Amino acid sequence: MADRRLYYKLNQAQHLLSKRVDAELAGALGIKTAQLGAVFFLLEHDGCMLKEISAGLGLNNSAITTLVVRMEKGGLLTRESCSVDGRSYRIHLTSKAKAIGQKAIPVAKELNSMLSQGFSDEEIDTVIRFLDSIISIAKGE
Amino acid sequence: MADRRLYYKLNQAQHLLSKRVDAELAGALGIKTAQLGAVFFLLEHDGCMLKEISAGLGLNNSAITTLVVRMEKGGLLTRESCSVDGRSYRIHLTSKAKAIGQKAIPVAKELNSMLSQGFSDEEIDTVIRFLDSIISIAKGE
DNA sequence: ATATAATACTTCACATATGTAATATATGGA
DNA sequence: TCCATATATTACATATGTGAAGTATTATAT
Repeated sequence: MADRRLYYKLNQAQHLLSKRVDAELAGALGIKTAQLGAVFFLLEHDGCMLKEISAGLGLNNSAITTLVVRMEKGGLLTRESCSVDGRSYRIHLTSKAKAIGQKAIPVAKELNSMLSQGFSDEEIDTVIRFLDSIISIAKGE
Repeated sequence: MADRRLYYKLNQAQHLLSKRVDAELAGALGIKTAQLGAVFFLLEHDGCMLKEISAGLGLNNSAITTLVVRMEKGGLLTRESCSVDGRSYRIHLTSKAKAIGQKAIPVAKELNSMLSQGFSDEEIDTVIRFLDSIISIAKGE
């Protein structure tokens, strides 16, 4: 059996692709993959806490803290202390961020169909199943 | 057609997997994916220049500069000024790094076969072809 | 021979992650 | 009420990457 080097190629593909996509997103939307991921998540979870973002994006808490700080500086979100739980904050997207999110939807769709070029629907299903399998393996069997 | 979100899942899979693999590699080998990638490259390109490592790993020169500095500090490589070209250095792995590289080969093999679990050879071929396609798209069509 | 361009690498400011430790707040008993 | 514990967030050191700008060094084209 040929050496498949799945791990290497997965890393390589992700790294090279997001380098390129980030450059385009920065031009088109002003933010890149990491912050756009948070915007997409927050579009569906307005008013959530930091730990919910961590769980949703698969990042650890300290990563989210710094991400939120950068996004707050960038005028993409606000946070207000939670009146119920003094430990928490409630995160809300600004209208600027919501506009970016709306603008990004077709961009993402186009990107995904570009990546599918040259593959049948069944093949893409296989790829998706593979990625899902990796995600669940990585999350701990 | 269902929303495939290839880009999102590729990022997610890579991120979560390498987070977990890095933790295991750090314990088993003392280095993580990034430096191990450089070790593997250097096992086959002893005495190469920094720019060759950049090209081989798909990173830019400044990333390689700092990576090489960290690896030199970690006793994994040495660099000597090139007698022919005063701008260049020749990079050599230390015996410590070579030993790590040898030890890593079966680890990588096992990792890759673990990732293939649940998929036929044909399906893995499709996945590999997909990743290769992304890599070449990202490298600029 | 010398001005100019290309190359190889470094440095800087920053974005993005990790893990650990510290701090703040809540909550459920004694 | 007060403490132990759990939970939430922050702070810090570090690893890893980017792009832009800078510094030598080498190559090239008058």
